[in-house]
Amino acid sequence: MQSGTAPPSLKSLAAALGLSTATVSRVLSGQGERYRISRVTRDRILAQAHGSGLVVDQLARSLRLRRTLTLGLVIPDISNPFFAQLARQIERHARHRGYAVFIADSEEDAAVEAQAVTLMLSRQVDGLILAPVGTPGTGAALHALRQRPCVLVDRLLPEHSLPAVSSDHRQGAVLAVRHLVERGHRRIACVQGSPGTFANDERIAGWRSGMQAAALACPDWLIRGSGYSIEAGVAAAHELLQLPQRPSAVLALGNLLALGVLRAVREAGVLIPDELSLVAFDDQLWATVTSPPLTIIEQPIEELGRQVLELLLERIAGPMNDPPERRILPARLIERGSVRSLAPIPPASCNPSP
Amino acid sequence: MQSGTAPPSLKSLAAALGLSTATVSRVLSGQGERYRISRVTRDRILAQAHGSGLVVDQLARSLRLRRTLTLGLVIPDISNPFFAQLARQIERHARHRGYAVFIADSEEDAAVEAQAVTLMLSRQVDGLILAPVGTPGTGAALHALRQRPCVLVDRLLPEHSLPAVSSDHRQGAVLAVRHLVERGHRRIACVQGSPGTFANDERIAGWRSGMQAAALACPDWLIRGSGYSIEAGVAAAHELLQLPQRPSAVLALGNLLALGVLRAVREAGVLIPDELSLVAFDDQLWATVTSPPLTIIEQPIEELGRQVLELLLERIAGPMNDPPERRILPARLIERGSVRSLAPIPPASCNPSP
DNA sequence: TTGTAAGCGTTATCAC
DNA sequence: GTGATAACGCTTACAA
Repeated sequence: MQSGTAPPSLKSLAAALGLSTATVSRVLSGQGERYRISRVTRDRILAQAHGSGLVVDQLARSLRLRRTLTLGLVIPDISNPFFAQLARQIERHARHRGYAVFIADSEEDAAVEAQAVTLMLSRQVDGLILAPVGTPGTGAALHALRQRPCVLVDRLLPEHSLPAVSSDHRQGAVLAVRHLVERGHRRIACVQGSPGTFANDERIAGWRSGMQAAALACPDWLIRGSGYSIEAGVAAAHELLQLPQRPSAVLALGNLLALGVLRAVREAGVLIPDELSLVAFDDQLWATVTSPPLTIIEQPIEELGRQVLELLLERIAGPMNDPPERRILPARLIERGSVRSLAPIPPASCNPSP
Repeated sequence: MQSGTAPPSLKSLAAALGLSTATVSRVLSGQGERYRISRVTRDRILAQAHGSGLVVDQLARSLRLRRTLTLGLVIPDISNPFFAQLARQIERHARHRGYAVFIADSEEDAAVEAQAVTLMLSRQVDGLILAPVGTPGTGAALHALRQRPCVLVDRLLPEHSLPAVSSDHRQGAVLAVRHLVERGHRRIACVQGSPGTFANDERIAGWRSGMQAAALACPDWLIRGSGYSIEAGVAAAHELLQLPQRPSAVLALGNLLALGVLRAVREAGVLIPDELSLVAFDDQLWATVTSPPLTIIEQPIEELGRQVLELLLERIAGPMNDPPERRILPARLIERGSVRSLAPIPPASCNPSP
């Protein structure tokens, strides 16, 4: 047995220095002052620790402390740019606070989601951030979610009453509709994502509300699509283009759906914005280089990330019992080139006064 | 003291059943057969476990087993679609094999990267997947990387001789140049990412090799840009457009750079492909809806993810000493609409036979 | 100012 | 077939 190559550990370090593990632990965990460890031993320990490249085992530490400094993040699709950007913000803030973060992709599948949550819970994460699949009746994760602090993001779960952060999907849709109405559009269609899902339904509600505010009809046949994929967007757009009463504008409720609409429109030889106007949810880097550049509803992703982490850390620190807080952040419209003005400024000049 | 609400644990379950923790552990870890636990106790334990929703504490388990079933993934920018898609694949495969994965965004910063690696190492990950920042001389993570299995992806570190998986950046660039040359282009410029970085330099090397194969000059002034951001792409493209000897084609070495080129070209009122041809690295969902759709070099992201995980699990299972394996996967060119043919098919029809 | 020892929740070794 | 019990590497009363 070669004893020279013991894996660096607090214990081995103590042995090498002829000190007790207690003393070493106290210094390494920054409690040297509190325990009045002498300057010299403190320095000896620190020097040796750096020299040997010692990294204290957080596993053992966590077991003892009942706290892992670890968070879990479960999102429906990492490769969706919206969620990718969100994940980036969350991880960055978490790292700055000393937390490591587990990530999982639920693939928009409630079973996978439940499995991922369990996996993280078993690793004793201190808290969980969840952008739930959220198809109704998906309470599989329910039992688990009560055990540890958990904050929802983007999509709320009406049934669960958990704290949550999301952008104001409804107001965003209202903004879009108003923008279109002001430019003379009357028949405004929706290409939706997953019906039954919080964000989607809120956006639909916003569309309804915006239409009604303009005294416009909002029949169900103006709503098409199901699922947040490009293909779904293509299909929905094709349906809309073939309508006898073709809409003059389309509101796409997701960035992938917008891509689908663009693709369908190109296939059909329809021109944007000349023959069809388009407003889409979620700003993307590519939204300025499509032709035309897309007018979009932007969600404050950075702020969403910041606040959801803040809220989670609050829940971890404080009591979990207080009424679940919900933070709704405003969306805003960014005007680019995909909307045509049908009714130009009231043609006063063409209307000779009597 | 209320003893009724003990947190569900292997121990509490054993107590409730009047069994020893040993027995319960054996059953719960699937070793019931091996230890010849009787059918009845086995069933009793399983039933109780499911009933109480017990999730065994992987923390304690890992401490004992010296194995966490946890991996670490460090990438330079989660919101870059290439890395987002890669992360998705890796996480998915890891999950299927029972591994949880830590993610971190190194922000293209070697110090952040080192910090993230340490964070994960301290959590005793079984292995690490790293897309290193890779600016030369970035050996900060070095000491750590020898301690645990680690596989590089996308960018190799010549200095470190670690196992790695990446696409064939060089061959991809050769493909692009050949495609352009075949269509009559002679002055082909490069908009590069971070010089000194593996992927970037390989692509530049491929460009050189392709140019030389066609007996074309490849002066340094045809290479512009530094950094993988859109802004860098815009700046580089502007420089190229103002050149007295303006190139007829541009090779963008990253998807964000391609966006930058598109933006710059639009600002300058230059038409693609009529006045400038463009080939870009990395396929993206939006690459078909730009105008024109982009001709691109596609990396096999799914396969990269699959193989890097496979390689890592091999290293975890087997000995770490064998020579570090490197897998280089071929890239391919997808032709769309951003390249113009300068030399049309030999005009035989206009060339009346004698 | 430092050491001793119990314990975090699990698994493996040895008994019976 | 099952149960004691000693680790795993760390923290923290309690002693000294």
